[in-house]
Amino acid sequence: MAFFRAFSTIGPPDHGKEASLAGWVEDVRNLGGIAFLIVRQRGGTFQVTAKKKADGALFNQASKLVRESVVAVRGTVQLNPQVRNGWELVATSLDVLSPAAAPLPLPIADKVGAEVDTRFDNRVLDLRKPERRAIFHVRSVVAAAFRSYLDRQGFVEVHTPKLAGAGAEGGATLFETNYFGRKAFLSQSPQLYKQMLMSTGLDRVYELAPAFRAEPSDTVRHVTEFTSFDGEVAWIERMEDFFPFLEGAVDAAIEHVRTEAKSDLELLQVEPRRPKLPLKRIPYTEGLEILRTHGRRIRDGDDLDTESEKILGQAMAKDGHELYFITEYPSGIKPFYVMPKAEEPEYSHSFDLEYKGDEMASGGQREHRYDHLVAKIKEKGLNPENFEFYLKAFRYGMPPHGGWGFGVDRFVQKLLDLPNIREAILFPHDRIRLVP
RNA sequence: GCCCCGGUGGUCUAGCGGUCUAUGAUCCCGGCCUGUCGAGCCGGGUGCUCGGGUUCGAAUCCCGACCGGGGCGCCA
Repeated sequence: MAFFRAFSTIGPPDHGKEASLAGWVEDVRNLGGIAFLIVRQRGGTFQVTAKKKADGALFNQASKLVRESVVAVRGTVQLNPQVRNGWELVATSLDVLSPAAAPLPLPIADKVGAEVDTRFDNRVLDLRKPERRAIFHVRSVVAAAFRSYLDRQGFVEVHTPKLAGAGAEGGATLFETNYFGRKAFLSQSPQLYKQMLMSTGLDRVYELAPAFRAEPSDTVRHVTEFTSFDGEVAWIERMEDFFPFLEGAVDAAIEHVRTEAKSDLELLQVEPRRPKLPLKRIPYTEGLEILRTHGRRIRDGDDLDTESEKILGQAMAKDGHELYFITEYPSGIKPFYVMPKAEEPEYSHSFDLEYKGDEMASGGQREHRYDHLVAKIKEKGLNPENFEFYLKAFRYGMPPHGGWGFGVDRFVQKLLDLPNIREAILFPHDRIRLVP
């Protein structure tokens, strides 16, 4: 015997036979002469029945169980059309493998709810609810789909350092840590490393990894620690060359979720729609026009504020576009590594990928010309000396390249219409929450 | 960081100056019940975030701290 059996493997050959099953006691119903245990496993629940007449001691033991205790039950599998699964386990012995303390800090099978904060304080109990775990089945399918899609396109999955001596954009949004007496930072993005790889011959890479931002943001779509799906592609002639990889990966994720996570989607009562490829692309200046017709005036050169982003999202949704690119942002609001447009350098070869009015990804073609890059670093008020390790990659032959950074947690949030990004993260960390 | 709102048994709530030795549900404990599956019925249990203040009297009003929720900024 290697594992306790999953209740879902119980079938006709087991009927009338002995079986040993384990799980969490979700509910105890003592009817006086007969008691029922509802025992939960990963895939659902099954019923254990104990009769006083048959075994008084066992009946008492079963009736006194504390909910959520882990038990192993040996008994006879008995067909019974009255029971939900069509069978029940008529107990002959019962072992408490791990008792639960009472009362529970969080209701699980109760009729009352719990506040988000209480839930995250007791996240493991919260995750015992199937609809919570369903989110993470979906998330797993999403990650697997990203990988398999890009693997087929000749991408290499890479793992870049998460502990760094300098930040990606040199900003103040880095978490500082002590590195044997020296200053070090938690990576806020694999940006510089993945670009450096473009000069090596690893010309199509992606990474699924944590990123850390010390921004004191307090919204339903920000956390301090999130999972970033980054891609970088070399030998492009224009930014749009790598769009198919990103939109293809996103489409693949939605398609895989629709086919491989059907029961989870049912539990969560959502039906994500597949987009039509290629995705709609709206240049920034056109976006401003659309916003103007909706009575919102954004000064050319300014970033879109949250309200505008939402309005634009609604306008696009009306035309059937849940997912779309906003392209050619002003150079001024983009980081130093962005490639300006040759004919009008005040705009750039950059984009944001929007999903249901929220930003999922941003990226673009990168500046691969050494002199231009150094000039841009200075222009942004940064010191090129701090980027020497990065600039080195551009000094000895760097192919034209571009890529994206994509928020996995945010994507799962929007995909499943979750009210808060924290719902898409097992143990979310934000400005105030660091435990668990 | 700024703006709004809020903190009542383990959990979720009602109450918003005296009628509160605080409501209801859930939960927990005890009892009854042999087919429950939101089990039912009876009895019991646990609470006003903290510190100041106003008042004859504060869960209730005011101030502060701490904690939380929503929005904005920023971004994935």
